[in-house]
Amino acid sequence: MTLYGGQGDPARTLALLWRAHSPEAAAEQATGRRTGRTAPGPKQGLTVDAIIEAAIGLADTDGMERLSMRAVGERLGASAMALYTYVPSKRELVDLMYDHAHADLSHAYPRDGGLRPAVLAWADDLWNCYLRHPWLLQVSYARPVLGPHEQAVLESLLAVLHPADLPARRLRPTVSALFHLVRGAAQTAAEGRAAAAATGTSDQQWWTERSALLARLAPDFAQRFPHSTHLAGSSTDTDYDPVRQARQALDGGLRLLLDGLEQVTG
Amino acid sequence: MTLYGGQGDPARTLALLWRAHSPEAAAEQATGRRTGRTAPGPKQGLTVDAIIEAAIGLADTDGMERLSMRAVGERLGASAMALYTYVPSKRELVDLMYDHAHADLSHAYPRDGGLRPAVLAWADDLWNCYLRHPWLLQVSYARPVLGPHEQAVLESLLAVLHPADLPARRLRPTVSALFHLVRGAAQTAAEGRAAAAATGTSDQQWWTERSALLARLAPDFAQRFPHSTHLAGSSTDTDYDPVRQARQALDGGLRLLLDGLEQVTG
DNA sequence: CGGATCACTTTACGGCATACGGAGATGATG
DNA sequence: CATCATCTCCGTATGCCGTAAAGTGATCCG
Repeated sequence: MTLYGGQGDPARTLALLWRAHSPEAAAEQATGRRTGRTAPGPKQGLTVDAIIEAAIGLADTDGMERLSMRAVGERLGASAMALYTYVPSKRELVDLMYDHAHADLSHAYPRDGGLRPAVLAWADDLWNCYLRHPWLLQVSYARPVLGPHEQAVLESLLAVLHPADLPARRLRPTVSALFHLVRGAAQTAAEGRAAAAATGTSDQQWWTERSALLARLAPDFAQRFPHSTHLAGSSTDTDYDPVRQARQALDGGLRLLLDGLEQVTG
Repeated sequence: MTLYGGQGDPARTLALLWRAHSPEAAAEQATGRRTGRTAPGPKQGLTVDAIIEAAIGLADTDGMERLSMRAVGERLGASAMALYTYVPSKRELVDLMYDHAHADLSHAYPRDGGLRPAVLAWADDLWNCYLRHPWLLQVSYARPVLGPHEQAVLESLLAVLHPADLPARRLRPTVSALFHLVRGAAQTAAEGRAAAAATGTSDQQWWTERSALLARLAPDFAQRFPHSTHLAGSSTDTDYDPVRQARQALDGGLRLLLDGLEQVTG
């Protein structure tokens, strides 16, 4: 299921998200409204960044469903409650993780050679980020709390599309569609990969077992779903790798979209 | 977050999914391997369908995060544990809900008039289903356990695309892209709608507050993200409705894709 | 030094899915 | 009719979860 982010206190979340990027704000944030004095009490033993990175590491290896405040704390040699000094709640932590993971992107896309290779490079960059951090796809992207790295992904896509000089009413759907395609394909890929890893059976094995089962339970399948049956039958039997399949689907979808776009831009 | 389905016992799940559609299999399923005899013990007070419908009703009104076995049981005047006689676990229940909700689709799309109106009608049908059952978008669609109603959605899209006579290597990405577009747009719409309902503030209010906050925390935003700033500034200030916006993005994306498709089909 | 203030821990609460065992209903069998 | 196996459903318990509340001890200011 999708975990919804961006629902904590927006001021606090935004402050944390943009914290490192405007130094005086960060200092102000760290010390509250006291300025020039050091606070009593023990020094902080953790940092927000350490927490974010521990949480991301945990999600990368164990998956989002294993991400708990206790587990993150343990990874840092602290209790679950220790994190609450740094982060208002788990929701905000997920928002911070989400933004931070997008720092992986290179933002280096070919500038000459036209729209197509640049858009493909952007999509590939994002695709790789999603496959590295598949839990990103479990955090809804419709959330409007935007952090700097997330924003940078959009910005670099807009930079790539800029030469096409699309009006806003064209640009907006194009951007949305590109994000949806990459996310959807990456989700299919990540999930197929995870399923294979979880069950231990090979993809081919899994499919043949599944279809044998289905054939027994729904003997009229081929009559009820002739087109689906035909499509399934026409697969390149050599390639059951879900990641490669999803990637082919992505490339094909992008190609269609870019074909359509070129028709608009002339 | 996305809730992953399709991870229970596949045989059991598939049997439940296809149960109603092959009567003798359903009977066999109900009585185990005993045939022709009635079982001792009290009669069952519930049905799988009643449970599925109660669960869907709950998810529709209260959202996926409020869906619990206890709550579903309560809605049926039973305990949480009573459900486990009918359904192996919550995961399977979600799979069943997912499939059942897709029974909403009409599958009636214009047959004459070419590809475009038919594809748009299909997309509209699915979009409406998602907005009626927004929790569907929290269940990953990359799951490979397919039920009859889910399958019918794919089948009717394939029927719509059939006249174009695309080879499989073209058809597959097209189908994926169409699903991704509709799902992505619907998710944006549903989430925007939910956020507005949850916070109580109007969409416009929300946006102005958010951007004021952002302007304070990241005063260099416009310099760092010129394209994003420009795009945000060029919005039709009259229309903050997230559902309508997402729908416009969907229509634009579909248009691009169909333009690209027409180039292929000639 | 005394007290305020902080980071962090321990404990606790209510909620979750669900394993387990018991209670009672029902039909088949003697 | 009595017995018994079998079934549904419930009560309880276990071990998770997020996080509230209260306790502990370090640290700095006066």
